Amino acid sequence: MQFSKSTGYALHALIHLALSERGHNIGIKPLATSLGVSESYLSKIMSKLRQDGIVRAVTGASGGYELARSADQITFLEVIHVIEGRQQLFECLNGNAHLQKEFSAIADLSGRKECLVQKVMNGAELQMQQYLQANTIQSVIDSGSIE
Amino acid sequence: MQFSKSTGYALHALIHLALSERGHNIGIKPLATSLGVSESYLSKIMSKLRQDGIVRAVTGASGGYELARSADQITFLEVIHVIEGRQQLFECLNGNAHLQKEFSAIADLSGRKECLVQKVMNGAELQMQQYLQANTIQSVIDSGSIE
DNA sequence: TCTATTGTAGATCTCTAATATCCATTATAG
DNA sequence: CTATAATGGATATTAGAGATCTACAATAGA
Ligand code: SF4
Ligand code: SF4
Repeated sequence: MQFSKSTGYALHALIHLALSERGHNIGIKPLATSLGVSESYLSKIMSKLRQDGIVRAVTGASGGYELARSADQITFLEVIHVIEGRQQLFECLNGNAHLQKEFSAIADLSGRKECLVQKVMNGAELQMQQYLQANTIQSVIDSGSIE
Repeated sequence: MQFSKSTGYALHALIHLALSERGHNIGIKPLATSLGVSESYLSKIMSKLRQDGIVRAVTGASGGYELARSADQITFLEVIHVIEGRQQLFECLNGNAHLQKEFSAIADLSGRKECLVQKVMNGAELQMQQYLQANTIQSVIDSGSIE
């Protein structure tokens, strides 16, 4: 289990945009060159970020990308969600439909909708998400502001 | 990004073993049937758990698996590490060898070995790991003891 | 208006890791 | 001995990530 390379590229591209002057578009070419990735591939990633309202894109001559909001309004969690999707890290094996009596005590206890295995795994994910939500693109620019 | 199905099977198999009487081996057949997975596949997973000292295996007639330690000594984190491997969730894009001046402020500041992007991503992973370390197979059996 | 520039979207290809199965071998209880 | 059961290696299958190409749409500036 690892974060995809796309997530890494997205985060780095956003930092790049955040470090440039405001109101100044950066094209896919310098961005791709700087990150060491192809323009075609990075443009897919940037499109996703645009569709989710994280960056603005301007087509045509002297176009390019810029942040759609200030860097401190873009959390790591949101970027990761856009690129990786929003499914849970842990997927229940049988959709909570337990037939085995051994597991019924764990899964169905007092009609809970989340079994104890899921409670642990989802709890762990939540811990990570809270941290990722507390840190923004601005956090890595102001070296002091990492939570 | 998701936990592999193997990790789910491993956790569920361990809970199964923990719920059975002590000193009583459980074979791969009932285990696989109960989890709804093939014997061949599950046996690979069990072998990994054995190599890491989480379960004991007995070959031959009336053999099978049992926990190698008490259930409260088997953390979620350890099981996940055995099955998923121990690489970090976030992999640095260029092995910290930065040429682009825009990133040098973030990556190389005061000769740190971990850049600020990595600091956030690894920090997030650590949050999750601490939670997974605090919860054991016993936690899901004693419904009250989830951290 | 014309043209060069630049992002968009769809199709498609490759590559890797996860998933899954099969079989020959080893070990052990009875 | 023999039936049983785990092991390790080889191998097949699949899904998703990674990557590229091309036709198209939009825009700035000549
Ligand atoms: S024990 Fe929980 S996570 Fe596992 S299959 Fe049942 S409901 Fe799903
Ligand atoms: S900014 Fe940090 S994570 Fe990104 S490539 Fe540089 S050293 Fe690696």
